Amino acid sequence: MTPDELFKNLIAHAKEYGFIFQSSEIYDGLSAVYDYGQMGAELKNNIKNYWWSAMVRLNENIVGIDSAIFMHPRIWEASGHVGAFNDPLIDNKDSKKRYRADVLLEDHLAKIEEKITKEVEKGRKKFGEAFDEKQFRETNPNVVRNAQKAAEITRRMNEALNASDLTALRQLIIDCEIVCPVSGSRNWTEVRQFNLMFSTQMGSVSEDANVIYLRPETAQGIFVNFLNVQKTGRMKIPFGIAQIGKAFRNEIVARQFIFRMREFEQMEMQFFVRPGDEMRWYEHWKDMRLRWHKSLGLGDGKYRYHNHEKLAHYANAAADIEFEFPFGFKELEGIHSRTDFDLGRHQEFSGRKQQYFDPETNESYIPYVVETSIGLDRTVLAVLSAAYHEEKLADGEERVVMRIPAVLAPVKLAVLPLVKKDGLPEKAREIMNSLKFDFNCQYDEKDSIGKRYRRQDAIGTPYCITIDHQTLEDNCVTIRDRDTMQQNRVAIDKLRGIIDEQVNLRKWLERI
RNA sequence: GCGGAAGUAGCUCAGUCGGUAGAGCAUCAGCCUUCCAAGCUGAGGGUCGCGGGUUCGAACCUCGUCUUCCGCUCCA
Repeated sequence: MTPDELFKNLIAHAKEYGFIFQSSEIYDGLSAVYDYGQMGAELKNNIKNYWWSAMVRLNENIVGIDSAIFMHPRIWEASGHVGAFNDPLIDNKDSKKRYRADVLLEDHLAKIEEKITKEVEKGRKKFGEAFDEKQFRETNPNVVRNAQKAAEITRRMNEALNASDLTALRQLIIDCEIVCPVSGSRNWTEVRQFNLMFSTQMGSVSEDANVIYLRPETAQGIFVNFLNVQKTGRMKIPFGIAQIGKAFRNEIVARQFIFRMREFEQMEMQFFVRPGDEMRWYEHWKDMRLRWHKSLGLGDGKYRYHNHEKLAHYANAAADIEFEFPFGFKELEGIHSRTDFDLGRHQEFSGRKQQYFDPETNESYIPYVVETSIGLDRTVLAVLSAAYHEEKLADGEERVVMRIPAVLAPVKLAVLPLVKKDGLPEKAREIMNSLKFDFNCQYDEKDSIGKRYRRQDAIGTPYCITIDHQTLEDNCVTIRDRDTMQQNRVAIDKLRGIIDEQVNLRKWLERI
């Protein structure tokens, strides 16, 4: 079985047992959008709870908020998303390759710049000590011509970009005689704008409707509430604000099941620190976040760091925690040192001071931010792909078992009467009623006991208890473990304690 | 978005030459009563992804479209 086949089986399994369905399936589906079914929703909620508990409840200086998806459009100008998420794209019809139109032009400009540099170097060799670069650049005809050309291209490009004039942009590419690096042809399509942010209108369309974006990240909801939370919560630096919520990106290609979706959910924490302290906290959260992942027991070897060489415009350090999915190591969580970029920009764009008065140093400053940002859907996928096992048993039988960490398992306990007569179902219901307040339980009396065990294995239920005839006499039941398939006979009144010890948050969170 | 492949029951898949839509598993009801899926009897479930076209007749041929997978491409 190749990883590819295994992944396909996992996707089929996730659908068959109610974890994940494609969105709008009866209307042929919607590309890169998925729904969580009855099992998936439970799993996802348990992951949220596990993260929220680890971040908000266990850290006195971290609090959680829930900000709106709609935000003031200026926020996305301040954050840089309007500029950076808005790319003019052009395709070469022969090579079928797609490029960013502005990048093609910039590459072209770089080539011209290279020519100038070569010419200057030639001059330097020729004139030796007496070489006057400034004068050379002003007088050498080749250099002057190329410099003028570059300036003209730059001017036209900026003009077209600022006016969002896509026709002019294409004309410029044609005028520059830019060829596709792959096909070598100048057979270009029209330039199209591709905005990675979804937009809609707020207010009456007939009046001056405002264009509103669906947030492409949850972080900005935290930044714009920084002072609200700091003041009302009497927070002292260092402190963090956490949030779980939906974000939306109109990805060009979205693939690999729920790994890259157009509507997705993030769990983010922005940690505000004194300027200069950020690297220490960056290292701290890098370490803490990996420990959180490892505490789930999916396998320590499935995680690795990937430190970014090329940094985003807001960051002075960045790393990913990558997970070994069936399709390879891929980003699961990002830890970024975002400096004071975001708060600084909001101060600039809103005209409101975004500063903190530090009583220890008697100074006001814009705090620095260390961000931890984890993909919730990706975590669901990580759990599912690590949990999915097709096993061959000793007797030659096969079983599919989801070894979901017990703390995250959608159903904690299945209550199974050995036969559906002789008062066993009644006894089973009685036990279920006493446990359903503590655990998500499932009752099943259909088919043979072995078949019922397999059904529970398929959804990752860590424990099954079986009520037999002897139970009516001694008040003991069989408890069967999902992973080892071992069975023990225990008293009914001990059940709650035994199961709770394995599935409650404390046991798992204490490992972090 | 481009190229290639695919789409038939909840799942995995058959379906001949264009001639009334099939299997296994799953599901449900009943029987049986057994601690690791396979016993017996019966039932439900399909506008063959969707929409045109050709044809007396289309799951099958043809065009378009949607979705998925693989490869490009893109990726804060």
